[in-house]
Amino acid sequence: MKTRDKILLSSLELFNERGERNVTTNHIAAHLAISPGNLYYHFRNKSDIIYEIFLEYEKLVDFYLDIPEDRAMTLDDMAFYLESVFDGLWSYRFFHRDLEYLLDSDPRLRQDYREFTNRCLAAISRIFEKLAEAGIIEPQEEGLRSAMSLNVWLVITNWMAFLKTAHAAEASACLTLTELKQGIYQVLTLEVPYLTPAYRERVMALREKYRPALHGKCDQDSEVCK
Amino acid sequence: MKTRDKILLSSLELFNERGERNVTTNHIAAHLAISPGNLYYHFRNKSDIIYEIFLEYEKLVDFYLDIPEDRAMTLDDMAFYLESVFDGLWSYRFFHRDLEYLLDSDPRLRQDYREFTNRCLAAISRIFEKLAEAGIIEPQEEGLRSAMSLNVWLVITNWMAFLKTAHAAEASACLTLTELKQGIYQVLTLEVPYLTPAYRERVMALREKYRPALHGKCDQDSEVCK
DNA sequence: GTATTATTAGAGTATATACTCTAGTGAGTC
DNA sequence: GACTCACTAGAGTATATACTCTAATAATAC
Repeated sequence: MKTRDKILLSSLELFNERGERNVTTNHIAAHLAISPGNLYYHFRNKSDIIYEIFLEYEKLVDFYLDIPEDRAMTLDDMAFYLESVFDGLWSYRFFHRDLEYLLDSDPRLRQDYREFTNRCLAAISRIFEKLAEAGIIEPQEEGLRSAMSLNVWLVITNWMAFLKTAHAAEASACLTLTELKQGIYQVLTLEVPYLTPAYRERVMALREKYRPALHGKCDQDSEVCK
Repeated sequence: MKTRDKILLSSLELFNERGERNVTTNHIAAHLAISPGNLYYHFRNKSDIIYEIFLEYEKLVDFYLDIPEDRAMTLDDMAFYLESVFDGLWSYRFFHRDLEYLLDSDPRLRQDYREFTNRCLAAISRIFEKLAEAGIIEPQEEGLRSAMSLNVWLVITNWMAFLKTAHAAEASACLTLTELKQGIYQVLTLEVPYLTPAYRERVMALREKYRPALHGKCDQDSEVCK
């Protein structure tokens, strides 16, 4: 594997684990057992590393949210979108944590992220539209649909932050993909009042699968705990 | 005014304006034209300053969310809660921006914030309950109500972050209280499907008052722009 | 082989950051 | 006037951070 790619990979790993703010270029170099000079041969600065990681993230989500227009949407499709988006969120979870700071320090990133957000919002809105066409939810007028989509976006992108702040553990690193996916429960909660009688029970059953457990926050299930 | 209070006030101002991450204790001292030594006479460290500011914030919100149990809830009450909460969010807007980092660096803050969150969630849930009692929204079972409350909390606490990242301007400082209060539109969107026929129109009218304008993001209306 | 280019090490630098230490000052008390 | 004590100035420190520079080595092209 090329040094350049190793830097990207290690950076992502360290950022996710400790937060971008707590990871310096020297840390990244040390973690890879290469010199800082070497790192700066491949990247002009820390922002460049972050920007490239964002491009990967963007590509991944854009790929997930590519909605086929040649057929109707199914419940399985919806479940797949939700699962995929939360998987992406998990893999690049450092990103939303320091988002504001990152956007302030890199105009390219600000611009790109803005467009990315708009694409995602459009995709969510389109999903709602197709869910209505498929008779899964009641159809809504455009204004309500876009406000709902924005709420879905807010819940999705900030569920992780909520979990971390709600955790009692001193280190917020202790989090599992399973817990993260309880965000799906929250997203489906938004849909509940709009479900058609025909699909109501099936969606409620799907939602139930993601219901947060009452106990056992941080157990052997974890992938990040240490 | 006492130096100690001036430090708290200036810190809050600078944090709100530039973000906690971009404000050092030296900046604060310089801004007040006092020596760093003086600042450290009054506060052991930066975390202590932040913690005290949080205590003020907490007190403010707890005061706002004190729900009178001796009478029914009105629409005006609900509007007041929303306005108040967003006012508080505005006055201490630096806080949610770097929340995760702040909680990671101060266990007291983590613990207190956790309890604060739970009180807020309980208050939101209680508001829903009383809205149902007053016939403004349809009553819901406890499980749905608490999931809804959590969504409301997510939308409220992260609306600001969304606005900042959606802004095209390079500095995310450019934001107005008016824009922030469009978050109320988003929160009321969550209630829309639960409204009773009796109140539907009145709530929709209230909601309309906060509808985001399509144009003119950053104009003379602004209090932070510079 | 030789020339060129890509890659790497590692010491070094300028700046910043949180915080400390010492030496006071000035207002009140006896 | 001596004493106390809350308060303040300002120089100073240890460490960190992002990043640079030079020189060397490995890979590739001709």
